[in-house]
Amino acid sequence: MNDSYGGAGHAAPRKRADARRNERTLLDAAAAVFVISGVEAPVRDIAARAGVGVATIYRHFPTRADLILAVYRHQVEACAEAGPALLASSATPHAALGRWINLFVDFLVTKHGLAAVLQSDDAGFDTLHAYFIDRLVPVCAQLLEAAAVAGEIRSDMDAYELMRGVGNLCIGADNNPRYDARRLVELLIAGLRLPR
Amino acid sequence: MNDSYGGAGHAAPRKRADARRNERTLLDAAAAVFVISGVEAPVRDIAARAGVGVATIYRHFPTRADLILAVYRHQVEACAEAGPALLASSATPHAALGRWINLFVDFLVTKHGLAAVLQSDDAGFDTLHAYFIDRLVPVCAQLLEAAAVAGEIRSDMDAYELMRGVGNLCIGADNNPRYDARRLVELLIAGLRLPR
DNA sequence: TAACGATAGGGAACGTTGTTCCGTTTGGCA
DNA sequence: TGCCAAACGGAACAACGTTCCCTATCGTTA
Repeated sequence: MNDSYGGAGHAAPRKRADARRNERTLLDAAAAVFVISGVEAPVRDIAARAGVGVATIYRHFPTRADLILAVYRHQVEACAEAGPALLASSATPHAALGRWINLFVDFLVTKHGLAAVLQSDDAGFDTLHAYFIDRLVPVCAQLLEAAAVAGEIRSDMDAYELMRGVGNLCIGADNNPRYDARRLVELLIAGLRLPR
Repeated sequence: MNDSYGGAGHAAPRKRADARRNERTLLDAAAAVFVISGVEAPVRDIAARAGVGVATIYRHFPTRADLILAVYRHQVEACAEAGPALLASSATPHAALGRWINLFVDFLVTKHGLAAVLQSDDAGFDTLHAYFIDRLVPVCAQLLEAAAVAGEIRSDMDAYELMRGVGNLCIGADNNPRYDARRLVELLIAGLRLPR
């Protein structure tokens, strides 16, 4: 995408000062509104909070999904990078897998409604969906592979399928004392173990 | 609700002939549209298919969710009734639980988008949500209890939580060759087993 | 410093949803 | 046959994501 973060892209045209200011304002406003009302909050609310018109949002972020993506990109990135680190620092690959999945679950559960939007088959969320898949599935695959090679888990588990299942289990987990996604995800990971 | 099925309710006022005809027509049209476009199909599409105005739908079904419920009520009922039957006919309670969950998963997966709508926190779907919970959770609880008493599974699993988790895993499972909800649900149920 | 043109902004407007309103039609009964 | 409550159809409303178009502003250049 548009870097403007000092990246050595194709001579990034350098945006105007007010444009950059608004982009930052919008990201902050969106983050604040998402915390209060969830990621499904109306675009108008975010625009109002930022003190700009709705068109301004669309000039910076082609679609609602791109705004959501921009808000959470850093955290997704951090999660992706934590994978290899955990693999190196954990006692066993299976332990690393468990911890990494926990990281992912914690991330999803604390973002009201993000898990739901992530699995939505609405075409508007395709880019969001694709980013999560592209960034996290390979990491998960690496962890699964390591645990399988170590003989700790079955080797026929597809990383995409697992990520998708974990994401699904996180839907509706916020503010619901009767539903603990973490417990169910643990059960799922437990079901992966090979009988010793 | 409005019975009109010969129930001995509070002297059901007996609807007009065209009203009864339209109700049946609407149920058929809705079922057909749901198969083609999923349960999230616009109300207008259903009305058009039935050859009636949209208001006619709302006169028979207070909200979209009630229509969905009416279309699938028989199947949910059948699923609920299958619980005790399976418990009586299966070799072990755990086997009965597994088969019953499979029934539920098959039902959800074959109804495009029903699982998603079921977990939606949209207030409009509260009655639909409540019906599924009220009708199926007790059945699931009975199966869980029996399996726990038989020492086959851990005894700290809440039926609501399990149903919810299974429902979640079924989201987006239709038409996606990369995601097999049945496999993941099996993993989840496997994770429930007590080490022998 | 003043003026100009490309860049960016604001809010009304559009298309799509679920739901409601209201004037019209029609089934069942006297 | 004529009446009227019950039922109907479709326009109307509110909320959403997204787009359009006219105006305001930034940054440059004279």
